[in-house]
Parts: sequence; C-alpha cells; structure tokens
Amino acid sequence: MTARLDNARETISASFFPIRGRPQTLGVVHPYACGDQIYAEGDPAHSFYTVISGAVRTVRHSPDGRRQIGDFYCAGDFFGFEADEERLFTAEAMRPTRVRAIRLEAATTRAIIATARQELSRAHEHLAMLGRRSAEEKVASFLLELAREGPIDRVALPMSRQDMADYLGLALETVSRVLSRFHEEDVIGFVSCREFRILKHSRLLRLASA
Amino acid sequence: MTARLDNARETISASFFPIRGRPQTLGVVHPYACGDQIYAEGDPAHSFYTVISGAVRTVRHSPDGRRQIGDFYCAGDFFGFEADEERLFTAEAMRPTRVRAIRLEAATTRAIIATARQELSRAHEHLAMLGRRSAEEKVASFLLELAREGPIDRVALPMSRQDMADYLGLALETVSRVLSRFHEEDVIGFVSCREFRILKHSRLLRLASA
DNA sequence: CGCGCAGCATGATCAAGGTCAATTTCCGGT
DNA sequence: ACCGGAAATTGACCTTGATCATGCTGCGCG
Repeated sequence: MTARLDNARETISASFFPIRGRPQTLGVVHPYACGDQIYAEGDPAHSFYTVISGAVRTVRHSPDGRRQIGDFYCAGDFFGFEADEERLFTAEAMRPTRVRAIRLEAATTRAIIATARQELSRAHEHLAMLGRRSAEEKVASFLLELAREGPIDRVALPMSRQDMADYLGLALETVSRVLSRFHEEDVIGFVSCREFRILKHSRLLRLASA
Repeated sequence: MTARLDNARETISASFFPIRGRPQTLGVVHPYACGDQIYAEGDPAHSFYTVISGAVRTVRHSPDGRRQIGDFYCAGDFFGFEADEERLFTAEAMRPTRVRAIRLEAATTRAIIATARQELSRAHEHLAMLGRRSAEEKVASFLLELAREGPIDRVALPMSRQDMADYLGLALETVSRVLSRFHEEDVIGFVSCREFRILKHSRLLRLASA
C-alpha cells in the first residue's frame, strides 16, 4: 500500500527532480484513460514511472482468471522498478491518469536505489498482510493504511471493492460484508461507498492487530 | 523522521566512493548456531549479508504469535537489504550457518542494486503465491520452486513443515496433508520427510497452475 | 424524468482448510 | 540398541470465507 511513504516520497522527489534538472532527465509525460495499460506483464522493463495525477494499480492474472493486485499508486508515488528485465505485473490506470516515464539509463543510481527501497518496503508490508490473517484483520489494516496520509475523516477509497479484494486475497463479497459490519458497529462511517471516516480508531487498530 | 530518512540515504550514497580492498575479501564472516538470530525486527539496518553455508529464514511475528516467513536463503543468496533504516523482519539461522556481513557504505552501488533486485523479485513472486490460491496450488508451486535449480530427484526440503506453512500462509497440518496426498497419488516420492523427488512433473505443474 | 447498467450489499449454502487431539515416525544422545 | 523428545502424520470436527443468487443504489444518458 501507500505505506508510510509521505516522508520518503518527499525526500526522493527532492533529490530526483532538482529545479535545475535537464529536461531529458525529467522523462516524458503520458496520459492514460481509465483502464488503459501502462505496461503489460512480459514487456521489457526499460523505464520506471511516477504518478503525476490519477491512480495506478499493478495486477497479475492467473490462467483461470483470478487476479492478484500488487499495489496501488497515487500522485507522487513511484512504480515500475522491476527486478527482472521483464515486467512481472501489468500496470493499469484506475482512472484518467498522467504518469512521467523515466528511462533507467537516464536516472541516477541514487534514484534507482530509492525507488527500489520504496517498492521493497511496500512488498514486504503487503506480504505480512497476506499471510495467516482473518478477513477482518486484512480489511482493518487496509483502512488504517489508507488513512495514514491525511485526516481521519473523509478518507477516500480510490479503488473498487473488487480491487480491494484482489489486493487482500479475499472475495469481493467478503470485503463488502466486513465493511458493512464495521459500519454496523460504528467503527467507521460512510460518506459515500467510496469515502469513509474512522469513528473508533483504537477499535480499528485492535481489529487490525498487526 | 525526514531527518532520519535523509541520513539513511546519505549512508547509501556513500557507496559512490570507490571501495578499498578486494571485493571478495569484503565484509566480515560470522558463524551462527541453529536458531540464532542474525538480526532482529527493529534493529538498525547497516549491513546486508550473503550466505556462505547453511540456511537463513526471515520471519515476522504478530502479537498473538502467528508467524510469517518472508523468505528462505541458501548458500550464495544475498539477504538483509532493507527498505527502511530499521529491520522489518528478523533473520534466523535454520542450522549452523556462516554469513558474510557487508556494510552498506562498503558495498558497491552495483552490489546494492543487484541485491535489491533479487529481493524485490522474490517478494513479488511470493506475493503472487500468497493471494487467492488453494493449499494445493501453494504447495505445488513451492515444491517446483525448490526443484528449480538442480535435478528432479533428491530435492532437499531444508525447512520444517511449520516453516513451509508460515511461508505459504497455511497451517502445518494442511501442508502435511497436501504432501501426503501428492505422495499418495505418486506425484512426488519421499526419500525421507526432508527430501523428495518429483515423479510426475507435468502433473505438479498443472497442480501449481501458475 | 425514468431507463439501464455497473458497482455494491446481503442472504443461503457449502467446501476448504483451521483447530484440537491422538499417534507414529524420525533422530540424537547416552 | 534404547530411550526421550521433537517433528510429522492422521483423524474428527468446526469455523471462516468462497460461491451462487438475488436485490438494491447511485449515476450517466437519452
């Protein structure tokens, strides 16, 4: 998730895009419509990206149609630093989105390491989230993660229930049910089904039990 | 917080300075007994490691005792490149083990990036493994993974059933049952309970369905 | 203003796998 | 070779969450 990255992101951006930076090191801006692929599994990985506006998810499909979401990325986040020459996941715009593509050979070593560290940190958090944990724990941690940057009321849910489910390794019905239960018990309140606020923060923390 | 991150990044960037000494003699060799901690969750991350002999696992504990294994590392593998300045997982020797510790500021940028890539690649694969997949699929992929380097018969299982379970997000009984079923159906054969051979490779591939 | 569709909620049912418990097997030490 | 403890297997039972199905709600659009 967009874990605890506020600080890291700022730091990286600062070293990444100095005011005096040469244009070619800034990369190329691309616009995408909702659902568009930015790159696909198996593509050669010659660039990485930063989200200027919109939101991006990385996904991987099993032959039988099951979907695993790798991560979500919002404005300011970096993504697409792959360990291999080939993409392991597909990246898709979750709505109208603009990203800046930075070719690996144009990036500084320092920027590459910083991006890799960020990706690794996210992946490790996600791993710990997917292990032997109940649906309630998963959803609770997810909500807390989302609320981490910004105020406790009016937290946006930028993704569909299906996306949440595929990120957490649950069925969408289960996600919906858990959210309903949290709502029922006044742990959270819904502004709309894509926006909520935390009413009992400590309770939610206990439910996440991480 | 920002200050701490800055420091961490400075540490890394120190690696831009040329190293002294021959690379192969770089770092300090440490011996560990079975079960010893190499580092613990929360420790400062000033080094990374390469396994000379033995085997290492990285683990994280929930407050209630559940355990998630991050990864297993054998001779030749690198581990302990953390995204944060603090360790997110604990590293333990799974048997008598010797590792070489390499301080970040003494490592080449190239080595750091290579290690990060390796870690990231493993984490992503592990993520895809933990999502919505059945116990059979998980165990099958795991066995195939183990068998990847080396001959198809006499593949070692260097870890306990509990370790396998905590890596796959299953109960140890489930792992045992699935292995028994594979054995029953002659998909695999057991030399001992810590060593097996693949009898029906294509069948196992189908069971993994990844 | 209502139509239609996509996303979401919820109910009923069921199976995968977790839990608890009892053996059995594997090994190391004396 | 024997003993003891740890690891692994196996069985019985029960809970969680997946699946299938149906209905609801918000929203874009003619």
